[in-house]
Amino acid sequence: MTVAEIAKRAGVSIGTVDRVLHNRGRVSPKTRKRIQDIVNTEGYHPNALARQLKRNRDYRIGVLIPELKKESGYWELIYNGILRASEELSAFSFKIELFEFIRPERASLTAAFKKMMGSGCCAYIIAPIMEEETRALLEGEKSQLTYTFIDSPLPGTRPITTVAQDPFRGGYLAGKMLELISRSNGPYAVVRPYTEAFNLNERARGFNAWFALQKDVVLLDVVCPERHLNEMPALLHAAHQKYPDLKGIFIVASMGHQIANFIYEQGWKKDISIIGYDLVTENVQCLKEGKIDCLISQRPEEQGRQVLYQLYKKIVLEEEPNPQFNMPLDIFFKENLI
Amino acid sequence: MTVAEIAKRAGVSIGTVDRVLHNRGRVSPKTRKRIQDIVNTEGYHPNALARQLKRNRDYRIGVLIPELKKESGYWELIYNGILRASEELSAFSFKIELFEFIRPERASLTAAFKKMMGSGCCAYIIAPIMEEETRALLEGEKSQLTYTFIDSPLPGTRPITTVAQDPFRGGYLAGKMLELISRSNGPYAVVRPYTEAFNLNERARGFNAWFALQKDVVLLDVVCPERHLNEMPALLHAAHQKYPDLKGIFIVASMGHQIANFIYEQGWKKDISIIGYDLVTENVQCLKEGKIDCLISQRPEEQGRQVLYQLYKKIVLEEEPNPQFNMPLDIFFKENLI
DNA sequence: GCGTTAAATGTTAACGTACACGCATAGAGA
DNA sequence: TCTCTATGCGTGTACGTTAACATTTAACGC
Repeated sequence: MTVAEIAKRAGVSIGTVDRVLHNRGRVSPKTRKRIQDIVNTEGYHPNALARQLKRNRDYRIGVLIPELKKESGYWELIYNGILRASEELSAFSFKIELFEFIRPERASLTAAFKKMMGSGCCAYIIAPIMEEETRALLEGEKSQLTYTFIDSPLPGTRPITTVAQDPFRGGYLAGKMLELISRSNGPYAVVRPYTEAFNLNERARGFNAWFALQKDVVLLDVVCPERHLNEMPALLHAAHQKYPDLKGIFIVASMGHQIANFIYEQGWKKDISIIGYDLVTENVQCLKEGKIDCLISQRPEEQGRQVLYQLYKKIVLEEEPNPQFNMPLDIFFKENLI
Repeated sequence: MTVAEIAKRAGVSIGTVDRVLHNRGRVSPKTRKRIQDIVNTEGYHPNALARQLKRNRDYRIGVLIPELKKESGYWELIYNGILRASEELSAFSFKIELFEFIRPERASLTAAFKKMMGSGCCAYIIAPIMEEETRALLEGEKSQLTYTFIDSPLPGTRPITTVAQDPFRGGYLAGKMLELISRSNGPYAVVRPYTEAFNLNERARGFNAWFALQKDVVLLDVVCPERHLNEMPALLHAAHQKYPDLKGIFIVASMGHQIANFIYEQGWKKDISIIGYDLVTENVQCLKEGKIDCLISQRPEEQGRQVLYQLYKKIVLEEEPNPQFNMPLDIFFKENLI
């Protein structure tokens, strides 16, 4: 069904059909109904090609995520996925504009957000990892925004779609895997670099939940606030002193390679199994070298691809996007590295 | 750069530019060179939207795979991925035409292939699981075919792209996982339903390779030709009689659930770890119920998506597609089921 | 009955590409 | 000098949508 075909059937010109479809201009009630009926029974899906060709416009998409180079390059993986998707959809000319902020600095997030709002993009992809601040910023905008979330959800907001992984299940799975790999029942340590991050806390919670099902497993919580990561060696030393028979470590964030290298340098690796998160390059390297035993991944590139495709669906096709995507929990050993 | 822009710069009409770009009609050598030079320095990428709009044609893609309902629905997962991708690219109207054949019947494959050749599709997606026959059929075609392989490669042919998983590594990984899960060192059994399938034999080979690295692991090969799957219970009984302390079973194909249910019904499950292949619904069910401990998957939907996207790249964008895609080996436990 | 006005509807030119058609011009042959 | 043909090139239309612009129609007051 094309506009011309509808026009022919209704006995009017395409101009009138256009007015009905786009609800602009004046059309007599009976003509409107006649056209509406045809559309309702026959169905009309505008030709995305012709529309895009005529509109002749770029779709500028703002991406608000932490610095690409930080967190071992995790955000770069996500960003690459978005770029890749924009190439796949190159015909529709999506232009990706990056707005980085320094985690966990409020002022930085606010500045990047404001800058992004001033950019006049038609839609936004946001990593709402600083929950309160992001919520406040979104609520502060009076205009109706088109935005999506990536990496984490943010309850109480109205995104077009959310693409993320269940962090609790991730931690739970890590518990199971660590138990399998270490062939023991503890003691284990959970290493948490960011204390405020929802995802990371949930992973730790899931990990504990797994071992809560087992009997008498000793778990040690090693927390280091984000500004003082240099204290980590001391904390690990303390942990090792307290539990010389430590059997495993779960690092909830992508910086597992730092811990793994430290453990290896101390000569503790042969007794300690290590499980980390995300296939960032340094983690992959450690996995290859046997310094890390297992990694859990959340398909960051696929997250990026999916979120942009949903925006395409909403903006170009004007279809309702799927409100939520749960990314699978991928398990990687040396043997199944890509 | 548009055709019109090139024309303006060259001081000719778009018709002449068109003749140069498409190498049709007659153009004077110096005019041709003038236009060529502009194209070479400025670069010209035809607008995919306008081209498609003008061409106004469907791209009919023939898909040659085994029956969707057989092999526990594995091929349906692949097919769904292809369909999904064709929806994502709906603007370019790919029409998928399915040609099923009965594995491993030669006559059936030949008939389906011939029928597909007669369909006049512009490109083909082929699962070359019956190697010799598929190769012979492809070589028998005199016309230049545009085809891709999915699920397996086929050496000595010229596909646009091949999307598959390394089956040897899959089996190797299965070995590692079975050892981890069973917390023992055998005896283990490998169950192989199809004796002729390359992928399945490779998986078994990889599995053996893993245990070749360990000491004194007893491996039992349980092979059942495809026409006599009903003999499987007897074979399993024999295996269990020979090795009453059997610790694990690796089923190289998607029918693991059949073995798993049998083992469960015999009351042997508590001593035997089971690892299978592919997230077909019955396997997923068994995994949930604990009748299967672990599944390896090859992202069939993603394979379908990827192969169609490469065809889009080739046919619509006229870019060179990536000749090969290795799908990751995904590991699934009950805890990370989607 | 005629002019005026607003409401209702029609027309047309893009967007960039593809391709059929046809018009100039030059050189050859009568 | 006058056709005739081959060569080189320009023009026009279509694909389906959008949106500005133009035209028709009906209603009303004088």
